[in-house]
Amino acid sequence: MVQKNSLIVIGGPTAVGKSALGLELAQKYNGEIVSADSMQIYRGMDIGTAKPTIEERKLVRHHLIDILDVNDEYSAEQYKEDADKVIEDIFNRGKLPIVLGGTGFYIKALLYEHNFGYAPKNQEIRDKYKNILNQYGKEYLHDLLKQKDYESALKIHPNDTKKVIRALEIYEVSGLKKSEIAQKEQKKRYDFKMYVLNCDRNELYNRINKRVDDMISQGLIDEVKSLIENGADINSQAMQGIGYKETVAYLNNQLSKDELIELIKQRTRNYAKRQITYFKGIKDAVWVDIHSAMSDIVL
RNA sequence: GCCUCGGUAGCUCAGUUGGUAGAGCAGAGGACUGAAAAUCCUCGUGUCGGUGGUUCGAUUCCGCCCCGAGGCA
Repeated sequence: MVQKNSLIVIGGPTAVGKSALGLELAQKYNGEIVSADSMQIYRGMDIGTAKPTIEERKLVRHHLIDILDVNDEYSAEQYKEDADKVIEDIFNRGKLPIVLGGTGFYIKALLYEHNFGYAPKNQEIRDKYKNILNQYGKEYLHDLLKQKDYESALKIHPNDTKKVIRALEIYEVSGLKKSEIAQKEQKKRYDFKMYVLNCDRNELYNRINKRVDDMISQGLIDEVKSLIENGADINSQAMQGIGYKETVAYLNNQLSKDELIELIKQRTRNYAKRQITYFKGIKDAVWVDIHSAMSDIVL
């Protein structure tokens, strides 16, 4: 039996069957779901994110779904803060919080100390370095980081300009080096039990392929159309989600429908693999096969 | 039936003025500390369609055959 104030955390690649399992667990153990999904958090993005249905959400209370407008920005840090509040509330009502989702970074940010706080995002600084990047190139940008934070520069590949810029931003915003403020030991912020759901790779890919076919027949294309009609910015964070940016390309006649479907399947498979790699890095997690999860997870 | 162009990695193709070959994609592995469904790194031997010939040596040149696309009858 888990202690009071202890969390259950469920991770795993897309389409492996996390949601269904979460529903079962929540009903069995008097729990509520705290979503850890960077896309289900947006309103209006339902089909493409395989969001739990209204019926499912009536059955079990879900949190951190539909809390943002498509054009809103969000971050791991904000997720941590929002999830903290929700979890406290669930504890106060005597229920079990089940953190469930595929966004490993959010889960990690919630579970372990990170010191994000020293350097909030600063768009001006990002733009400045983006301009430098465009004018002088990746190597130059990376050299800048070498001068300011040599340790971080060694760790970040020059091609990964997004991370190079973030490290530069941290230095400029806080005057501190990313390599110095980063927690070396992963200190837990909660008492928790974490499980990563997985299954045979071929089976996972078959599930993904089928899910994408289902999304198309459920009206993904219309969903994207209506998001755009309602003012969604194509360049927003949310619209970079898999299935969304590709559908935008399709609506601009850059892809045939068959190509669209294949591309979404492809990208989703690639993504699932990245998720698996990420979860492997969370050392406290216990890996469980989806077919035996309900009996393997005993609280 | 004749002519032309193809047949090279799972896919799309490049290449070898004859010394057994390489890109993209796929796939696999990895990184990730306020964008994370994002961003980035590493990994390429395959009867070079088959078969005979020329040659020290053929995937590369020549003959024949098979398959595909197109053209002419």
